[in-house]
Amino acid sequence: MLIASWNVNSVRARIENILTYIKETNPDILMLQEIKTEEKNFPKEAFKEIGYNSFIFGQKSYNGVAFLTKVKINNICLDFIKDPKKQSRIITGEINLKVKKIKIINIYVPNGNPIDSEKFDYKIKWLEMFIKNIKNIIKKKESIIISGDFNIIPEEIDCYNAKKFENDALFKIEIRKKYRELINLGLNDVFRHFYKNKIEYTYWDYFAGSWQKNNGLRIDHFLVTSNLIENLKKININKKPRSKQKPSDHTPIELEIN
DNA sequence: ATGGCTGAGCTACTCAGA
Repeated sequence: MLIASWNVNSVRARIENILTYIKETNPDILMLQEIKTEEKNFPKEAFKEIGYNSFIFGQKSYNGVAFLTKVKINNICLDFIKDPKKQSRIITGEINLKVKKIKIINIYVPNGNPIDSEKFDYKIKWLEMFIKNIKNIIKKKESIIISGDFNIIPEEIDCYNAKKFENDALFKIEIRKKYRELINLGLNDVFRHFYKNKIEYTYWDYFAGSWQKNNGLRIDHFLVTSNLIENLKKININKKPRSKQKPSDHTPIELEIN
């Protein structure tokens, strides 16, 4: 099974790029972040035509997450955490992989900049609520796949210039500690599981040739519980969509799991 | 060292992104 995750920076502005990507890659499930639209304006029909059902947690202008899927997803849930700001940042469901039932969680973590603002406090709070709920379901020995735009640079090697990001909400030590907390609950960063020291990025900003200079960040991740390690086949950061015309600033990350 | 770009909503400009 191929599961992909992509922050598309508007599903409507990106529709052609997304359709091309799906046709080329043929994922079973594509998790989208930053769809920037309400469900009523989500291009469901375009995805239906190429064989995908949509499950959407939308919001006008900002945020918004969705699953596009060829396989059955059960128990879709839009309130995994109780967001004090009521922003659309998380959608969950359940899939069956052979004999295993797996909870799939698609997240768009708040950006949190600037760090001396209420936005940073919201990011911390959001992560705390998220971790608390993950902790509870891990206790029950469930199998979990979490993916999406974490807005967290885990380590120095995940950033083209760590010094520059010291006081940025993506790399601030308090935020990286939250990521460590998740890992310490028994979750595994799949990219690092396969590639211990590899430098690869999932995001390049739109400014001043960042893409051409490879000034990137690794902020989109797949985390899985340890009971799924034996099922992992492959992880790939697919840079092709970032190289196209009118790209998202993020590129998809793809997990193959059997 | 800073500002560079993009999208939504709306139609002038702000907010948000990271």
